[in-house]
Amino acid sequence: MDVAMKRKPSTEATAAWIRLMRVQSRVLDAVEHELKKAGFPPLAWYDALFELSRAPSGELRPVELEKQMLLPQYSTSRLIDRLVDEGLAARRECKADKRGQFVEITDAGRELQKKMWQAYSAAIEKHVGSKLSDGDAVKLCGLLDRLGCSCSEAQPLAVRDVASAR
Amino acid sequence: MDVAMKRKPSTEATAAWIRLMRVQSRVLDAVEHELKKAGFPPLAWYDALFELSRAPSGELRPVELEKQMLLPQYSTSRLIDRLVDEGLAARRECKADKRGQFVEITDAGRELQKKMWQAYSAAIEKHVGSKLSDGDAVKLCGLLDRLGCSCSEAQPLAVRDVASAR
DNA sequence: CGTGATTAAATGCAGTTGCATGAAATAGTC
DNA sequence: GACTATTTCATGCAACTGCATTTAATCACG
Repeated sequence: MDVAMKRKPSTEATAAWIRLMRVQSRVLDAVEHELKKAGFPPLAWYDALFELSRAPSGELRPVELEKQMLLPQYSTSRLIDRLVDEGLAARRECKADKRGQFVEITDAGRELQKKMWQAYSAAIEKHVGSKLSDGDAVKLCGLLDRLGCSCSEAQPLAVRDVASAR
Repeated sequence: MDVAMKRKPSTEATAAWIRLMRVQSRVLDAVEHELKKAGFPPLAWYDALFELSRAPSGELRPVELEKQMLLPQYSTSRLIDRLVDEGLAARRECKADKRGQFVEITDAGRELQKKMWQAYSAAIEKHVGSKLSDGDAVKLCGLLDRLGCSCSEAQPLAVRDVASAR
């Protein structure tokens, strides 16, 4: 390991880092707050329900969910617990691999997902859409994507996801 | 409230939202992980120490720290607890307003802040700087700033902060 | 096949967060 | 000046997170 690897970032890069952290935090807080105000569960629940709902036959292995959502394993496991407790998903045995299981979204789960999207999409429009032209949104996507894959990659899908199911 | 307020976001805006959430999460995870690997406390500690260190005479009211850091009040209160426990900061009485107090950074605190910046800046360079030209970093800042002030504003300082004290 | 490494998922525990509330000082108002 | 509202900070409690470990099943391969 070369000592020179530890180069200092430029002022511009540092400024971008700070913006990324602060703006994300504010926008996320704002959106989460609106969802909560409307009586909905946290965004993570939506994300999970969304991933399940668009999966073939509405079910996914926990491992897959985990990868889609960038969550640690234990975190996914407990999120599923909660969804199951609330009747939004069900655990199903996996015959092919008995260590594993399938998580299947229920009708109630699908319904909640759709309802949440009403409030969620309105919040996105309010806190992102209304502040940026479509062209600028595309530029922003492009710049962010370049930062994306410092670690693992995952979902190269997200773009068209948006276009379709939501 | 017009019902039409609940307009749907464009595909582009939604894509930007998703990127913002995912990329920030990954980059933050990566940077936090490097700091932890190097045996340092969480980033929030750095931020607090940094804010304190650049404040006049190295002290700040908890309320001010709270605003700078976009943290809830109780969270700041407990963060200060921990800094004090570790001898990185000290609580001092505020004679002008006896409800309040001052939090003052200690020498150990200043030292840790500087040491952390070594690792922190290297991580920023690795996960942000090296992926973006300075020009692109500036563009990214500009786009993010437009999303910034959906709620409260706060630190219009951050830009020059970066240039100076760090 | 048998043995060791790997993968899927759950869980105990300690530490942290969020929420609501409390306690203490100050500000505003009549 | 007494009364209420507000501001500043702390804290009890329940929920949540991270970490390390456990359990169970599959895989790799000699």
